[in-house]
Amino acid sequence: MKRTTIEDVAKHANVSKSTVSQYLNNRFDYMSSKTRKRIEQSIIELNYQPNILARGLKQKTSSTIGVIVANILHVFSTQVIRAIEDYCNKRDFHVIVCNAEDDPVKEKRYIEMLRAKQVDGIIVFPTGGNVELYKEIKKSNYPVVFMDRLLPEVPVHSILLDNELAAELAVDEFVKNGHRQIGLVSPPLETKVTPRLERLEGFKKALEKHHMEYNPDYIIDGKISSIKDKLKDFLALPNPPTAVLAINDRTLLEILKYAKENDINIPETMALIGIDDVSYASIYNPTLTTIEQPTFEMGKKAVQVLFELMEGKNRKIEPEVHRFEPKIIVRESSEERLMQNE
Amino acid sequence: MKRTTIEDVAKHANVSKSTVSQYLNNRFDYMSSKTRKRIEQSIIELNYQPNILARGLKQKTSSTIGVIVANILHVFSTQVIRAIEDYCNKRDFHVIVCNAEDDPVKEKRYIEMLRAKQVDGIIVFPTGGNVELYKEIKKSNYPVVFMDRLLPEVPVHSILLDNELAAELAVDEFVKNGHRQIGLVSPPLETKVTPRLERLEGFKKALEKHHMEYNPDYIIDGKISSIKDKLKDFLALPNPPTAVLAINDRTLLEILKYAKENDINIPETMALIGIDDVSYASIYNPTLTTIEQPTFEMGKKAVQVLFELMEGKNRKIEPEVHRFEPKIIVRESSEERLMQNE
DNA sequence: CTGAAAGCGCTTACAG
DNA sequence: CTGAAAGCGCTTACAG
Repeated sequence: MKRTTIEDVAKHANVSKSTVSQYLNNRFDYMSSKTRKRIEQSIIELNYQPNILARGLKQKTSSTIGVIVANILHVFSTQVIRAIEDYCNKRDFHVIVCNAEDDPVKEKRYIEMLRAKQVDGIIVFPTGGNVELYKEIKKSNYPVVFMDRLLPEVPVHSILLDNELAAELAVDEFVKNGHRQIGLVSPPLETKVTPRLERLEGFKKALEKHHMEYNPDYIIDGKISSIKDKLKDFLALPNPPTAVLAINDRTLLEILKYAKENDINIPETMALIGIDDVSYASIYNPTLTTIEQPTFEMGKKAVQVLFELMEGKNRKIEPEVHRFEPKIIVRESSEERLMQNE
Repeated sequence: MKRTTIEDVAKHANVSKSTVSQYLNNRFDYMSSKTRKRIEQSIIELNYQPNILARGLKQKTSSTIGVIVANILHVFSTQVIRAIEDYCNKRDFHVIVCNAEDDPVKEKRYIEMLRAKQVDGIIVFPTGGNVELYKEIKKSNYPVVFMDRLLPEVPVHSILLDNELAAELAVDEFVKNGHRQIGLVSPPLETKVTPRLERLEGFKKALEKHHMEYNPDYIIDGKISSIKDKLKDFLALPNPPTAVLAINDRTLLEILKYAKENDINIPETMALIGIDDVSYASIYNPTLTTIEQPTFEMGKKAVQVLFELMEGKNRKIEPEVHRFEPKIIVRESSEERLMQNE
């Protein structure tokens, strides 16, 4: 099945390839309406569709961008992808989605594949393992936007949550409700992933603001599979935390599993707030207080900035970190202590 | 920033473009190890990366496939995408992800864009609105695989859950636990989407198997936003259902919202099973009995079949419907009736 | 107003 | 064992 090409159309319409090309690119300035009609007709009759690859080869563009997410199974990634997709669709761009699984080797491969495929720009959740590569890319002026994470060594336009504020909102709410011993549960902190570090930092600052001491015993971090064990130790402390901040949806789920298995009362024994909105927040018993990220806005901003870079608009501008405000949705899991005594 | 091309490498290594191309395509049969080393060296020094678009133009392949999902926010879609991604990555293929939002117009645009971009094959969750288009595609022998949904008018290799079995498993479990009035909650049934129709069909057959009558009053279907209202009518029936099957994760969530807002006891007042595994199934109070789909296997099968089509292996074979078995995970929400009397 | 020619960066018979 | 030439399907000055 040979596909019909511009040449077929040209023959059919009795004009040259050039003229058909002019037509395709809407350069009607010097085209008689007769030829124009003939070409139009031929295209319909032959069901012609231009080969975008060939056009791209000549024009050095692929009308495609790449998105490399850390983990496509995270709801956050999905929502960001959707926002990017929407935006690109309106501009007749395509998006190639890559799932690096937080593996720098995969990340590198993807970047090379994407560039070999001449994508016009890349939005990436950087793993942190390819600093040199990103430095090169930046030097070559290739359009890149970072999502969710920073690489301190490589200043690039980045889209981030105001992570410190996210933690602060949670601590404020806990303090308001009478808590003085507040814990935090996180995936491994030594991986140096921006959101975790910044949320921890915001947590510390918020404690300070409320004149409370930071107690390392109240911090859990480790692989998801180890969290339940660590929670046990945590609650066996002589003076266990009465409130806990789950740094993301995955840790929140582990905490809830532990609570379920061990009949921990929420919020009586342990109040709870989770960063990331989860689908079940408003149906859980108790309903869950969460800190929401404006995921769609963040995704949209990322493509907007990328398109500006691709159009050469903001190349000169010093790369910025675009921060987005989280919002607390107060529900039952963070309710006031000792409610029953009121 | 001009990218380095095969010509640059050729000059640098003092050979012709042809020879470099031979090298790139691993045709070493007639190449002296000297030239081979020289080329190798030049490629490294110049940091050369072949332009895959140009290669594709010549070879008439793009090493890319397209995936058009009905809604990227569904967990099912995400997991399928991930499986496809994994598989493609191993074969140095890329995947362009498109989100049709169940809109036939968008779907059509995406298909045309993808073909214009010369993708080698497409996996699609068809909306049902582009029968003519798919007929044409099929006639042209272009590799396509349907996911999750069938188009009766267009036989194409399709990957589906055994939807009737999914409903049957749920009904069996309810019946085993003493229920005789079983309801079903679904998004709009008039949209003729395969999973809904087949699940309803399986539901009816299972009732029959157990010598129970099918009662249309026990069926809710409608827009997600209307489900809570309809549940109210439903439970106000003189003889309301004592057990309800949620046909997917979205309807399950609505049922749980309604139950929460109206203090409906699960499973005492209303037992519950949901098709689709949800993240919170094992932490909800009560834990939720669900019917799981083997999403990763299904995604993997879809790419495998697509690759076979692209390699021309199974073009002749009559298109098959590949069915996958769901699995019931029994938890608390479907527990036996009148437990408290035991 | 329209066409011939060159070129985008590759690959592939074919000649030598 | 290696190179010159043609061609993939477009676009774009440029000539007429």
